[in-house]
Amino acid sequence: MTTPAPIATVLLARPVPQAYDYLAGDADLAVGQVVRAPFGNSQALGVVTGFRDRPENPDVRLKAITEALTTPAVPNRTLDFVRWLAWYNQHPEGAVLKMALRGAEPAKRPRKTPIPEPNPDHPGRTLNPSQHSAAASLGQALDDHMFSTWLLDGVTGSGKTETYFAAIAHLLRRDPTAQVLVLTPEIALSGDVGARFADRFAAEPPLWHADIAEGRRKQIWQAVARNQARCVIGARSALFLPFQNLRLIIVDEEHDSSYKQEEGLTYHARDMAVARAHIEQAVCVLASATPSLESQWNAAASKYGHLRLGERAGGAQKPDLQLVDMRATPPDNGTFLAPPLRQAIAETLAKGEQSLLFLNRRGYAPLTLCRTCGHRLTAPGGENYLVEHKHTGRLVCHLTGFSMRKPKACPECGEETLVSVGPGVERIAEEAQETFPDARVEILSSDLSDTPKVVAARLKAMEAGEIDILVATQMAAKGHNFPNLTLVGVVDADLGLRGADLRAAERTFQVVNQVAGRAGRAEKPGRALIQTYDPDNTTMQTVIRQDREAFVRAELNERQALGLPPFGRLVAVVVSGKTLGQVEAAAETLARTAPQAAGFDLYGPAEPVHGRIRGVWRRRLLLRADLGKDVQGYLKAWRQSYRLPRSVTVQFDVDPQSFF
DNA sequence: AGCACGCCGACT
DNA sequence: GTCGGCGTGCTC
Repeated sequence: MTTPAPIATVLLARPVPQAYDYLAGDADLAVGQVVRAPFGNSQALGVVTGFRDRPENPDVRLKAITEALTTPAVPNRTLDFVRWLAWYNQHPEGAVLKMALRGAEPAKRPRKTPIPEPNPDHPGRTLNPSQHSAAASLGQALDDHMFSTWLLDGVTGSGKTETYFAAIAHLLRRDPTAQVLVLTPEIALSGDVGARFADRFAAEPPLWHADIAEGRRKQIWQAVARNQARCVIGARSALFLPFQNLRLIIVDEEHDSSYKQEEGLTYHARDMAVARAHIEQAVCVLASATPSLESQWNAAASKYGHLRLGERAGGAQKPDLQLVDMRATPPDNGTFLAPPLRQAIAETLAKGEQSLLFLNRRGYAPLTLCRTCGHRLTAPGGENYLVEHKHTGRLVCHLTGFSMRKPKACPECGEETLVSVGPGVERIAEEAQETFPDARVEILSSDLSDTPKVVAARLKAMEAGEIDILVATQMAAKGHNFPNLTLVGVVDADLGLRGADLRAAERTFQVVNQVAGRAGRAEKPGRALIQTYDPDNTTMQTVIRQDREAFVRAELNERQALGLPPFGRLVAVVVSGKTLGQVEAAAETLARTAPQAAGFDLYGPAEPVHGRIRGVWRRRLLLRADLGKDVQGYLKAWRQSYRLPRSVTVQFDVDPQSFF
């Protein structure tokens, strides 16, 4: 292969808006070739995107490409995906390319052990009829070699993983070059799926996530690009890998909010997975026990195929769900567990069975205030409350990581009258231990002090029945199996319903539903008690009835009336900077310069919930668009119509998940 | 993103 | 008189 023209256009892995021309020199170049090139006074990694005979700009003296890396070229479709994602989410192409080139540099020393080949004929579990029929539909879709998206919808324990493993096995048998990507929400879970994969296919799959070792990262990247890795299991960043022949993408737990990258390079990995499948003409499977409203809507509208798996395996019964009316039966002063829940825990203990108390709040107390002067303890350079962690004796800012020793006296008035307000998991554990002194009480939360090892050990102890009462945050909602767990108490079901979050109802429904699904997964019937101050709330009622259809119907109706997703599109615009005046002025400029166009509405500027973090001020605007409008075109026009000082930054978050 | 250039405040 | 703040522009 020889270079077809003297000048190569190179897209650099830098957040610059355009590609640059370079002299190709003697290097053997092709489109997609990874190169190193001088840029300013440093060297940058990039990819050749094209060739030309004359430079685009005749006034600049071109530099020569430093070297072509001995790494496989980035496939065309991977580059198409990079460009598409950049356009859709309004990011510079180079910033997205940077993601795709993480691991592209050749390894210093090559690995001795290659990535093992999965064996599709290694015996798997026998599928039941509904699993079999779902797997057959996916097999047919894979054979068709066309883009399609499927919602694989089945309660916990219904065998979603086995079903998509069967589809993977089918593909691996059929096409000796086909590649598969399994996306999972987080490292902990990818480990779990990884172990099951290794079991099923008798080969340890490569795991890809944000903090794998450099050498391993390079090995996986090279292997994927050379089609020597047939299946990769990874977190959202695995979407950018240079697959040669990607035929199938599985998005496990597709409803999980961690698929949305909220900071910096924002994108929704679930939606980008569908887009990548489209570009690759591949099959995309979205798997969940509690699918997102968007996916349910797409399935109902026949944009996605809908595969439903039957009831839970093993014939375990659904838990008995009850609301605890906190107004009718309030807890004692200074406590948070109402009498009905206390009684249920006592009964469960008496039977030698396990209880899980769910509260999605880390630490001991979310707020510390002074009873004398009313001062609330906040992080420096911000106004968010410090969360008390009793076991370390510190006050912690969960947004910035700032922490300090809890003072004895109020820093404002000097009186020793600081009180802890509201519960976190530590406080609930304390109350449970005081109420049931003989019970073995443990906490499960994603605390900074809890290493993954500690968490894994605690999960194991729970599974082995060595814990009587587990107090847990959202972590417990993930797919763990506790055979002796028969009672779930949701300490504050209203937590997700407060505030201005439009997705609060959906999240509350899902979390309560999932946590309640933990109870009684074995042969023993389970029950769930849900504490609420608002028992008549529509969401609470649908949760109690476990009536997902009714919930979805009610929620979709509401969204349709407001033109919200999936009946409209949203873009959150966040302005941030070090001085409040500049940030407010910039937000006003943005609002003033937003193009007037039919089918677009702009709200704000508004002060977000966390208006100042680490000394940086923030303001928000929200753009709403009717379906079918050219949102990216609108944003492009908007961005060209204002000029802002570089002391403020503007971030566009297309399809935001949270609205504050 | 880096980095260089350029125009206004407190120092030897 | 200079050292240095960061606000702005450029990088093929």
